[in-house]
Amino acid sequence: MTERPAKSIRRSGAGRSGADRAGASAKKPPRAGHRSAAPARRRRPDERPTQILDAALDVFGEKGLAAARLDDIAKRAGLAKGTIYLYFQNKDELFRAVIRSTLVAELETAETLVAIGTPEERFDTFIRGWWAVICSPTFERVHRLVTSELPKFPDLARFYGTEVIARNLRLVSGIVRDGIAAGVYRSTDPTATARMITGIFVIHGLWRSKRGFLSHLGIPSDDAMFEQLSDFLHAALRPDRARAHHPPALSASRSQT
Amino acid sequence: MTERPAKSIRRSGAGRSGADRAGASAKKPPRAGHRSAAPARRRRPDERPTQILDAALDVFGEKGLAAARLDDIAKRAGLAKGTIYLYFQNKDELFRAVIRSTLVAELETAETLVAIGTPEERFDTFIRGWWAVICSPTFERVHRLVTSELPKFPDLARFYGTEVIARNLRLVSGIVRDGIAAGVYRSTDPTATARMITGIFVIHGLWRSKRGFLSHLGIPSDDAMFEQLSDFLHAALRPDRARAHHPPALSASRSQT
DNA sequence: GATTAGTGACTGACCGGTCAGTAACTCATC
DNA sequence: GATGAGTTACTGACCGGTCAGTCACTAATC
Repeated sequence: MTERPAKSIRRSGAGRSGADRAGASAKKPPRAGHRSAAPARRRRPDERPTQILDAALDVFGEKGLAAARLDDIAKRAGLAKGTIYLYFQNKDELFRAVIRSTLVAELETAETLVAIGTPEERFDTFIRGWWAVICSPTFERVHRLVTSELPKFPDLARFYGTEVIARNLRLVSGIVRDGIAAGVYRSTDPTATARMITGIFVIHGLWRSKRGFLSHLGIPSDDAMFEQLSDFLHAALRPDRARAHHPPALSASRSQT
Repeated sequence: MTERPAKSIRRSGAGRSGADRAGASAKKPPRAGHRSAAPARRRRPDERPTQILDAALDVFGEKGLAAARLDDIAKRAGLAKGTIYLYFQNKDELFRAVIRSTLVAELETAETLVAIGTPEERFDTFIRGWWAVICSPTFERVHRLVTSELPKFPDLARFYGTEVIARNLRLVSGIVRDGIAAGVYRSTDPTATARMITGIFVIHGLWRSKRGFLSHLGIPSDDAMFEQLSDFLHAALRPDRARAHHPPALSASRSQT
């Protein structure tokens, strides 16, 4: 009936309830001895943020944004709910911080991949490194979170798209372009090809999950899957005719794992 | 403090609140004239289920399961909340019904693909048909819903995995196997190859979204993307050397769009 | 003693689910 | 063709459990 105010989380909102209750001070009697037997609390203000972020990633990952309770996150971090609010403005901001911090970690991993060498070596190093990222326990959780909360956090989605997906696209298309120029890869649109390569990695990362759609079918081992992936991509990239400018050294790098 | 009872939806629960309040009858006075000026309600019991399912898909698709309010779904369907409960047991069941009904529709579309012809013709018909499914407006929404609610609805996830993903895997691997036997495709593990092909389609379906990760980068047209996809897959499948058992007719079917 | 870190009971908005009540329709009877 | 009793479809106020966010207070540290 009455207009509902701006919303926050929950179904999608809970209104900043007591935000304006200001003079509530005298309402309740001071509760006596509210802490019974806590195990000698330590004060570690600089450890708190990561502590909270770790716990939050766990709980968000398990339940999703809406179903995750701040009480649970606090408990998992070994803190009280109020403490979270000393370090993060609200649940939304905490969620953003979780995603950002995780992605930064991933980006740093990815950063180690900027290899030098022939296009084929770089490609090989790249797919190997990225496969490792994708097999990491956080990847699936974060990706699912970002995907499912996408409508509610367009800024995060943009961030993820730009900093993770698009960054990879750029990197891969560069390698492919060089490979084409060197004649070791067939001539294609490097951007489109990068989309194929990136996409195929991401989807297999999602399908890896022990709890995913395909968990009741056989899940191939990560190594076997990588072998197949690598083979498929090399086949898709190899030049149209066997005799290219340079001898195709693909089979060597392909079988080396 | 007190034990929390079994939960339903919401964050993840709301308890069947009034389930046992039984004798509440006399509590409130019968509200007078509770309907002010409704536009002559019509009774169409057989239209209700689809009406509700349509509205529910919209709202779930926009907000996700937890954030979708039954009041919103009811309003969008032009009904009162209570009416939903005449046709569906609760929010969970409504969600299940939405996913099932959508997937059934998708499966029927996919059904039309069981083509006959050479492996290459079948492959071509298949990817073209499936691309159409993937470009349909519901695909992304349903996929996102299933993905994000996966931990809460393992049965649905299984259903989706078996009936949509695995079904496709089987279909594709069959085609690939035949193609290998006929010598038009290079020799690979058909199952793994089917995973690659299926996966690459799914991921591009997800990346198509106007509101997705990549929406701020250029989104290629569906036709252009399909062209690239098709080219990439044909390249990955073509035999290792140009002269195979049969002449590779791939380029013909590839350029026909 | 002053300052800063941390706590958790409490508040209030929220929304799934219920059900007494009302409107629309049906059909037997006049 | 009208009356009204019976049936079914639908409504929406209400209930009660839930949890984000607050703040008066306590504990550690300076």
